[in-house]
Amino acid sequence: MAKRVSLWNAGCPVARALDVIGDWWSLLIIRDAFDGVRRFNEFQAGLGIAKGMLATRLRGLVGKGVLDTAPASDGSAYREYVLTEKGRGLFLVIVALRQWGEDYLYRPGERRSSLVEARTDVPVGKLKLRSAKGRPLEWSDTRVTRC
Amino acid sequence: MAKRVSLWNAGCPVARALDVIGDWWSLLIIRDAFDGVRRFNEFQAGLGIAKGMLATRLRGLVGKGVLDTAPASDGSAYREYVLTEKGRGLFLVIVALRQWGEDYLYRPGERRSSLVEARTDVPVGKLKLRSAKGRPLEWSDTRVTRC
DNA sequence: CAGTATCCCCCCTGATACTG
DNA sequence: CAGTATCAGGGGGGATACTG
Repeated sequence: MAKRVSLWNAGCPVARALDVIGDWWSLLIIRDAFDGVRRFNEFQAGLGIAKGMLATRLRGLVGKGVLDTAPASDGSAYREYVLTEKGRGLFLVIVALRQWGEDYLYRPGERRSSLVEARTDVPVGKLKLRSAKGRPLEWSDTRVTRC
Repeated sequence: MAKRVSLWNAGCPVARALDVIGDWWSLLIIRDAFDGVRRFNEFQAGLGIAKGMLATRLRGLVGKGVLDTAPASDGSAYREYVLTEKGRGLFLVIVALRQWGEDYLYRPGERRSSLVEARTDVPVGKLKLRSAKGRPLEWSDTRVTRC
């Protein structure tokens, strides 16, 4: 979001990514978009966000190329908000957040949604970092180059 | 961060994760921690964050079990902030953000840091979602179960 | 339904000064 | 160096009313 201080010019892709979707609501809106939400009121009801804030956030995400507007699929006069390819690129960010939440933020037995293969309803596997050649990598096997 | 409205009780691990690290500064602090930053002033100088905010954020992250304090490794009287196992679990979130930033937020030729294998300096591979059996999965192959 | 327009409060955030 | 304290501002964010 346009904060007072923008990290856009940093040479760090993490900072630049957070500059775009690092505010409180954006990732939740995007999560809902991945779950099939398309209409203003659906977002509003699902998130409990104020309408004004939602309008601002949707406008911002469209402006940043994460969402796009499309004519309503049901023929009504209103537009819908759909993920662009850039927006769909955030899928793994959402998945990573989800898997971290599942691993560290729930106690056994607590009800929660889960990400499954659509055809079989089998939970998806855990994300894993690998080398360019496919060997599993831990954090300690990596470093960040100075830019 | 503790906002007015907490999503903690949602049955969605994504929402619960964002409730913990979804504010502007936390992920940047955590990114720096992954890059080896441990001291108050290092964080402060590197992030350009106000000291008061930094103190609040560090306290919050320690309280949430993402960071822990440890005696200074150089023998000085001050403590250091280090990632807990829970905090280290956020590695893939940072990596996912980084890879998205690299893919969609930089033009060819722009300087940026990059994540490489420490031993060889070869860039790591791209994260990929796979089924429980290891088959590559796209977003469209998945769905989120109602909780 | 899909927003826009206002009002208002509080907290984030920055700046500065102070302490061990 | 590693914070705490205090002050001041600006905008994030909620609530409500209004419009096409």
